[in-house]
Amino acid sequence: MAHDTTKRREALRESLIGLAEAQVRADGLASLRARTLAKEAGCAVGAIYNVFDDMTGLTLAVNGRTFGRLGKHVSDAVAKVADAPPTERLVAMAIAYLEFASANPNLWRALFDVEMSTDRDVPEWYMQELGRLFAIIAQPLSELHPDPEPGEIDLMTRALFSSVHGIVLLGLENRISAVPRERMEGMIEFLLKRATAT
Amino acid sequence: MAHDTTKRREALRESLIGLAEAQVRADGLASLRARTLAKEAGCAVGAIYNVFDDMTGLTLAVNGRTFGRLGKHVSDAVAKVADAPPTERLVAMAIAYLEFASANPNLWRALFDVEMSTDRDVPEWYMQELGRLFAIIAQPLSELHPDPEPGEIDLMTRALFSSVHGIVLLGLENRISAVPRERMEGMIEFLLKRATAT
DNA sequence: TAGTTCATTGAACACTGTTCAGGTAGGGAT
DNA sequence: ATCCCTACCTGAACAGTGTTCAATGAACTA
Repeated sequence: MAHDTTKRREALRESLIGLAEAQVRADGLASLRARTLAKEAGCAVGAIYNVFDDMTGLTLAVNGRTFGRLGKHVSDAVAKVADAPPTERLVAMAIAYLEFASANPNLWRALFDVEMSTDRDVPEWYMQELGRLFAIIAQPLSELHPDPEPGEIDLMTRALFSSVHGIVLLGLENRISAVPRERMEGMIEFLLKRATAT
Repeated sequence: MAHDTTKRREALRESLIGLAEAQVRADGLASLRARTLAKEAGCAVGAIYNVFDDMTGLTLAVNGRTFGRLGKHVSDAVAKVADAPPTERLVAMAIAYLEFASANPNLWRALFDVEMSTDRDVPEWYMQELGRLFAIIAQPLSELHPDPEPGEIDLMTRALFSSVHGIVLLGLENRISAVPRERMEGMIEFLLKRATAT
């Protein structure tokens, strides 16, 4: 029956995503193997391709989950200080971003390491999720600048997100120069307070 | 003769680096193939391994050249405005960094995409070159803060470099959201002026 | 029960980076 | 001139990878 097949496939799909996620979390995106995954899931290698276009498709599915959790983590953090001044809310968000990346380094890196260079389009949920994240950041900025020039808020949003991302990225890259956690928080606070000072 | 062999190897080494660099520049690090490279160099695949430990070693050699050119580009840029105020010099450096990354996206990305996770140590020249870059950045910052607390200059240096790096990284990542060049310069100027305002 | 449809399988394919037994070339001794 | 010996270079072979598709088998229909 068609419906039964659909359900079984959906179950396999979820199973594969979960197993792949565990693998990426433990040993990084580069350690993901089609054969190993199939063995763990108790299916044939070919079955993966009945459910995903290719391994990149599977990786995108894992990233979808990660992105969701990241968004929730940041949202929750800012919700806890909803009544604080805008700058403090920005700092809370950035620290939450650092926390998530630090707690899930391999999953977080996979968000950016997946290769989408070839024909494949960026998934729609990717842009949506990113838009949601940017909207959260833009809110405090709008409060700080009630009468912005056109595009100013968007520019600041991107600039601040990119900056915090850069600090987290190079900070966690221990091969270049391991930076202690509290110093990273210090950098982020310093930067955001300066950048948003009136 | 031993000397002759050494010279031939050195020539092959240089040739391989040059060819690999051209390949990375044109199509990115991921497009580098041992067999293709050997064919282009007119040698056997095994010959590559007489000269480099492995393909990562070759990539590191390419990155060494790139890093050198990047450093020179940034140094030259700041030298041209040596008499300008510290903040302007910082902006000039950051814009130069953006220029280089924008003009050599694939070579620039290769600097960070090479996988060094496994045993291999970070080459000594890597840390040296990075230290040199940081020193150039630290100079204007020291002028802005004549009496810094211990480690303050270092913290700011890392924070500002990481921030600019993040802006350039995500800005050039057109798959996420292509940002026009002049807006990226705007972001960098905005950020550095705010961060270094007295 | 026989026939038809269609999802699943896993061996085979094309492609990696890397190795190492063997052929080759060149200098020195007899 | 001949032989040897050393050291270098070669490229077929190896151990992997992601991906495909003819063949299997199960399930549903008449």
